[in-house]
Amino acid sequence: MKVSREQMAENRRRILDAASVLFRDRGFDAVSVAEVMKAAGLTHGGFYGHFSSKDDLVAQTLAHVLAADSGGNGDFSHYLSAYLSPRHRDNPAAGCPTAGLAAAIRHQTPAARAAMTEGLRSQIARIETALPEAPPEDRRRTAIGSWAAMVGAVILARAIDDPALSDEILEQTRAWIDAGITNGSDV
Amino acid sequence: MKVSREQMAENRRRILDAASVLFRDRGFDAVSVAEVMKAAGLTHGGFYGHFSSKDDLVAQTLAHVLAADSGGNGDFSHYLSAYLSPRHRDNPAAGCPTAGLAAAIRHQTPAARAAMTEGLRSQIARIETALPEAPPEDRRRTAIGSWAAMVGAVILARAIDDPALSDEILEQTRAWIDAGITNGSDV
DNA sequence: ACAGTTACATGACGATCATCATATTTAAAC
DNA sequence: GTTTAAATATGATGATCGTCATGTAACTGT
Repeated sequence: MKVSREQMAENRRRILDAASVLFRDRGFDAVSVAEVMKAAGLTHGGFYGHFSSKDDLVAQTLAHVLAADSGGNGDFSHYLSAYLSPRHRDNPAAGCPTAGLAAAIRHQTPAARAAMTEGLRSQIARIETALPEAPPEDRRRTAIGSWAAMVGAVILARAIDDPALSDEILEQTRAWIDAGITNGSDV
Repeated sequence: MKVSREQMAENRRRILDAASVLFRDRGFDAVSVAEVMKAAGLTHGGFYGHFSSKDDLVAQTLAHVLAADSGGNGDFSHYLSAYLSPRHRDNPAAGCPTAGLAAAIRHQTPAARAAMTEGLRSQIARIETALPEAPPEDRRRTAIGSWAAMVGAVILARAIDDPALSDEILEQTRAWIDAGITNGSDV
């Protein structure tokens, strides 16, 4: 059954949205093409009308979800607290795609790596503009260092089974980043 | 063909070593049991004499490799530079298991998470002792924040396809951490 | 309205892989 | 030295999954 052009475009969007949630929640490998299609309200048959392969879906999903990622628009301290919160740690499916997927991109196609590269570049730029006043060089260093720590802390907090230690990773990293920001920029 | 008790123990060690390299290099899912056995110089048949399942191998490999992880023994600045070097980024198979595997542990069994928890706890302790003199509270915060940034930076640097940006992630994160350390500890 | 095209559904295929069954060889125990 | 038990090899099994082949329905352009 053929569908209208707009219906098809919406189906495509639905597939990408479903994939972005499922991939963040369970990883690229653990999610099957059929499962993504089912979550999008379709069957697996139509998949190859939209994407040339599962790898293609992975790359396009990354581009899709990284473009939608907001990042540090507005107040950085607020973003930092939300990012390093138990709530974010406990909701990977709705959380930051970088924290959820960056480590897996090493094992994906060049197209996926390219999407990640672009996503990282714009995320750094967003954080730079959200940071307090400082010389541009210091701003960039702070943006990169803070972002690495944020991503690393969420990954570590999600990897362990001790809730107290996990909470501590988040909170201490938040305090550490905060100190590095309010702290001007000596050395 | 039965082998001697010591031979069997060495085989087991070989399996764990092979698995630790292969898993770091290509991830848990992309490496088959048969491949690990072959890399250890055996065939797939004997596997279940050593481990009850692939999940069991994953958990035991993690415990094995995280226990061997050295961390910040000695000079922290030196460790930091080596960790955030292009050489480390480009050699995941021989590199830090946390950077290579932490993000995948979310999708593994409770035993694997427990091994990671213990590994993280001791790594934080190692970094704390390697850090310059400071009040214990500040030391811990610095150890956790620095470790999160180190792990995050290597993961990000490995995920992108632009060598210049990748190098910059490593170097700026190194400088950022270094500043946070030499920098006493205000807020 | 009609013809042609196309998006999606159903179903199948081939490959991969974890796991298990059985055979073989040999270290250990007596 | 003989027996027993165990470690590994070979081979099989069943499930999962990416991908493709074919059918069908209905949107689109004339």
